[in-house]
Amino acid sequence: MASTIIDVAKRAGVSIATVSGVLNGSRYVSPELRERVLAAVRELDYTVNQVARSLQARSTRMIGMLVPDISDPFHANVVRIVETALKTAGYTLLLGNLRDRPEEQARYLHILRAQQVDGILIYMVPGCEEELRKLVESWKPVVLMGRAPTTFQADLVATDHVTGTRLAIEHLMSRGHRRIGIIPGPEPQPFSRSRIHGWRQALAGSGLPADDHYISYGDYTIEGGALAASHLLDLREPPTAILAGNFHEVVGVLRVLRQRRIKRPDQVEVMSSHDSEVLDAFDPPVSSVDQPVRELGTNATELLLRRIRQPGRPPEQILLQPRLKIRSFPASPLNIGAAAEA
Amino acid sequence: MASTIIDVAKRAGVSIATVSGVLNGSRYVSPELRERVLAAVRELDYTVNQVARSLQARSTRMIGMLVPDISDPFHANVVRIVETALKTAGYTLLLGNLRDRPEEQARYLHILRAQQVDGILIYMVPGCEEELRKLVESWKPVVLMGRAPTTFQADLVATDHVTGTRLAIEHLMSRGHRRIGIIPGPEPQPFSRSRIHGWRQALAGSGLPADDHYISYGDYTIEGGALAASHLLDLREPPTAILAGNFHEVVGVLRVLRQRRIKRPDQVEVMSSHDSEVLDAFDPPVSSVDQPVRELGTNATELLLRRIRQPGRPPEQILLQPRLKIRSFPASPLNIGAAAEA
DNA sequence: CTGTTAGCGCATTCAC
DNA sequence: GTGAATGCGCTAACAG
Repeated sequence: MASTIIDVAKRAGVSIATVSGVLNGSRYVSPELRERVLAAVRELDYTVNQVARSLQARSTRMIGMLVPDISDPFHANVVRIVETALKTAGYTLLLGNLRDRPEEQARYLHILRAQQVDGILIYMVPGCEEELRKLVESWKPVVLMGRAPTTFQADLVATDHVTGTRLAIEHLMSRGHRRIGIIPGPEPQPFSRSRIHGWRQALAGSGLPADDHYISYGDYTIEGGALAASHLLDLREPPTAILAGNFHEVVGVLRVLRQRRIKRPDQVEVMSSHDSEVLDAFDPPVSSVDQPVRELGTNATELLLRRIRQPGRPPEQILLQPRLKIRSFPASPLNIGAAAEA
Repeated sequence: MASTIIDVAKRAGVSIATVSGVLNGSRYVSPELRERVLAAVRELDYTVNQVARSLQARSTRMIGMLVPDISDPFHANVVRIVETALKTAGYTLLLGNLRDRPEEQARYLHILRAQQVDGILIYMVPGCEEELRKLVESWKPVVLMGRAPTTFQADLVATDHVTGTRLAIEHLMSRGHRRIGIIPGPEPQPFSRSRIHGWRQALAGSGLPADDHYISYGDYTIEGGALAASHLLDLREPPTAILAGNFHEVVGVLRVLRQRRIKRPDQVEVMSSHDSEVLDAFDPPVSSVDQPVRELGTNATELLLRRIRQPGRPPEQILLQPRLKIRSFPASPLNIGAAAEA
């Protein structure tokens, strides 16, 4: 059994109030007593019981964070940033992996509530806003990341996916592509709509038709990306370029291209909606929409801490702008084929 | 303020003992009262306060997990597996990212102890075993992953890195390489020694000299991998093959090769100590030592749950065998150069 | 300056 | 079958 504050008090021959005072610096204690307390702490290898402290303080100093998929490097990086920012503020992170499942999201929100976390950062999975709305409306500090809810208002930090996608498609067009496929995300999701919207905008800007056949939904997994790519490639007039929804989907798309012995990037060029340093090392070159991961993480954390301090303030939405990361092609211009098609 | 069990009791016109009984199924309650309680719970949107429950139960149903780097896909995957396995057993995961820093490890172990987690899974960072040893010796359920401690005994699930490395080097030799560089991990670490040992074993088996110049330490980051590779390539007789310590280091090595316009894999072949599905999609082909991630995660979880149930049982060590994942080269045998060197 | 006491929300003895 | 009372370990208000 771990020793308690009472054990320390007994051993030091003082009251528990004195021990507590020393430990928290919340009360003046004479140097002599203070030393005796610290000695007892050391001898007993005492550590404060945060559970008891949390109960009495009505605050756990813990923040819950929910992400769709921790093995997606994009999410992993956001978590890493947030975790560091939170540490500075004296909070501990309780992480939940939603595995892209709405049920998991409901389950975790329930757990976080029961655990009495002081705040929640969530990269929403579409399909189950109800639980979350209840939480927000009951004054629980919640900051949404990436995806906006449709049924209520809340603090939000997101990337402008319309612009990001538009820029990507425009870039592909500037490289001569005219048939451009897109894997926006799962079907019924407003988030996917933004990307489709950006895709349409770009095409319209060049007077190209926006053929819905070139939209193939994915689920952010390698398999999903592969499947979506297969659909696109099976079209009568397959696209010469594909914009994948995240890094996993890029892997899936490239795998299919390899299996079909389609030359990359000559015959089909691939772009990614998430950047990764991996793309700097391997072939083929894959340009990307570079999400401002660091800003996402730090802004979300700051927003949350601010809301914890002032629960009444009006909700704030921060929209961050992504930038293209263009990866140039090998010295020998293999891309003549695509360019000639323009 | 969230409602408490007292609010529910008042509203249902019963005692708190009855409410508790209904909520936990720990006591017979007449159907009529039971229904009244459940109705009150619903109306108040009541959720049990886990903090209070944990205090009284002396158990939080939380497991702490510490990993060196959450953005390393290998660790991210282990976390994902563990998190799923733990959920089945009714535990929640408290995650800590050590960022490869011993100080962070000490800090987190302290936090986990204070938070009264029921158990700890840790992928140790070298350099600070003291804190951990104290925990293990004070009967706290701890399972170590990946890396074995030197100063004490504990439950452990690890991969056989000696064998893994030996197999990798042997594979490279079978492909004709005679000068094989290795990036084992940070310098003073026993973990790195295993890999160096495997490297030596393989070379000795073929009667090749083991020149220490071909050992270049890394720190598991992209930058570290790039730096280590630069050192190797600056040698008078640079290696024709390099085994990197994890996926990040592979990225760093390949980046350097690209910068130096060294042909991959013709002039220098790269292997990885961690597999990744990414390697199936990109060029150049990179064979790897495939760590049994799933087994690592599930075994560690089972070991921990068993220790929680029987704190007194003798420590158990599970050593898992990695397997090679060979990636074949493009149809046109570009690798003649390397093979000819044999 | 320091000790005593109440209560955070809950589960769990006891009595009835 | 159900209710009242105790204590988990801690902090903070109140005495002295």
